[in-house]
Amino acid sequence: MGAHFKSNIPSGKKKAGRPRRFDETAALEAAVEVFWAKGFEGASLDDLTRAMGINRPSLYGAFGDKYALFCKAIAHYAETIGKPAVEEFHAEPDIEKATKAYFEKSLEGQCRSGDCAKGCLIAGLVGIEQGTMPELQKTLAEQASAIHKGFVERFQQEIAAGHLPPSPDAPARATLMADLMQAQAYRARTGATRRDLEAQIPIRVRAVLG
Amino acid sequence: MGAHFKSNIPSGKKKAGRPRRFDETAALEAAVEVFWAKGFEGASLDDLTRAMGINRPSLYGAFGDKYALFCKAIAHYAETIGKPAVEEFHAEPDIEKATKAYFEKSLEGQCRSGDCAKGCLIAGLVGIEQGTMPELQKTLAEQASAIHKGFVERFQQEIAAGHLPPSPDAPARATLMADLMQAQAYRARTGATRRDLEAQIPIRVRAVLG
DNA sequence: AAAATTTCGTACTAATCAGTATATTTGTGT
DNA sequence: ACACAAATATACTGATTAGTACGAAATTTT
Repeated sequence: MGAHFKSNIPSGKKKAGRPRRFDETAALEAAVEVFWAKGFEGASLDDLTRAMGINRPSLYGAFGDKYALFCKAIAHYAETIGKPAVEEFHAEPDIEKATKAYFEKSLEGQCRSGDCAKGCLIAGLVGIEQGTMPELQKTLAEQASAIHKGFVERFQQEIAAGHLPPSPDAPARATLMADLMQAQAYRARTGATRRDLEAQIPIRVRAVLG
Repeated sequence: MGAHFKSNIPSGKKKAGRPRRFDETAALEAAVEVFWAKGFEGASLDDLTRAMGINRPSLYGAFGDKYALFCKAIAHYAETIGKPAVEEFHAEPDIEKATKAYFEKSLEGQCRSGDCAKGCLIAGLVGIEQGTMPELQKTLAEQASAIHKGFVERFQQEIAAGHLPPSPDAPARATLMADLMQAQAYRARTGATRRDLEAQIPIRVRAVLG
């Protein structure tokens, strides 16, 4: 998993040839930054190749066309930025700490160097390009659904164990948590500082657990 | 206010000439739909002129360039779709009914014909084009701030009157309400049906008032 | 009715877009 | 050392982009 690229370890160790002179992961992360800042349509191939430090044919050879690169960038973002927050939530036994950790870890991913908040790549982009790339949208919807399901199960356990009141019920809490994370990303994107958003975390935690 | 167009009632009733053969408001609303569906960069002038039923020079004569049209479309959207929800909130004396009405009226604006939810134009777009149009972003931030301030004042009154517990405090409630409206718009954009979102309104109301 | 003035319709322009053809470089396998 | 294969760099392609020039059409004012 993770090595579903085009010309990366195709099937057994095959032929020789000139070795690649750039790191695929580093290039992909550079592409993430560009898409994050400019969106799909707003990111030109000149922008991308410049940021990735490679030229056009190398990009096409390694990643396919612009849309394929975008999909891989989204997947890489979800794996490296989005997933850790969800994992942290599930790893923490205490539900209050887990919820707090979820927002904190998400915020970490929503901020870059220092105070500069940038929001969530997926939350910021998907709404826009919707309709023009239905498969990607479907994939992301499935991922969101799986994450939501995990949240529901966790809250069900906590309610059953008596750690949380039965109302709001588990699906309602899961929805609230996802919604407030999305809202945090939105605020990060639209100018809120990291300090602002950290201060709001207790409010969000209380809304989910109260 | 509202008549800050370019060639619309410039200054007194001036000269003669061939009359305009399209309705400016109708054309602007058609432009809103296109931007709503495709975003700023994704909406080409061909898309726009086709939907608006006018040709290029008429568009430029009436609205200015693409960016000016976009700004006017955003302003028109805020006035006709966004504002009514806020007004309904402030008009309803009972805070529970007011909060519920805010989400309901917002949802109404986030849905179009029948079940087809489309989200919020502003929430969906601004994050993306950010940086490329700083003035528009600033204007919208100011508007959001003014709305937030109105929410805070209302919640302060309700807390002072003993209709709500003092914690969470008024700013926290205002932030929660705005965030959950934004989240509702996001869900509307990413596939949730109107029925789904209506069912979630009590959860949101409780999160704000609880 | 004629002049003045504004809009409208067609067609154009220069720039930019994603994607590719071609040729050169750089390595591996024998 | 030689042949082969993959990646590189440059430069190109056709399509699409936002914006405009120009002449014809449609009104009001004189």
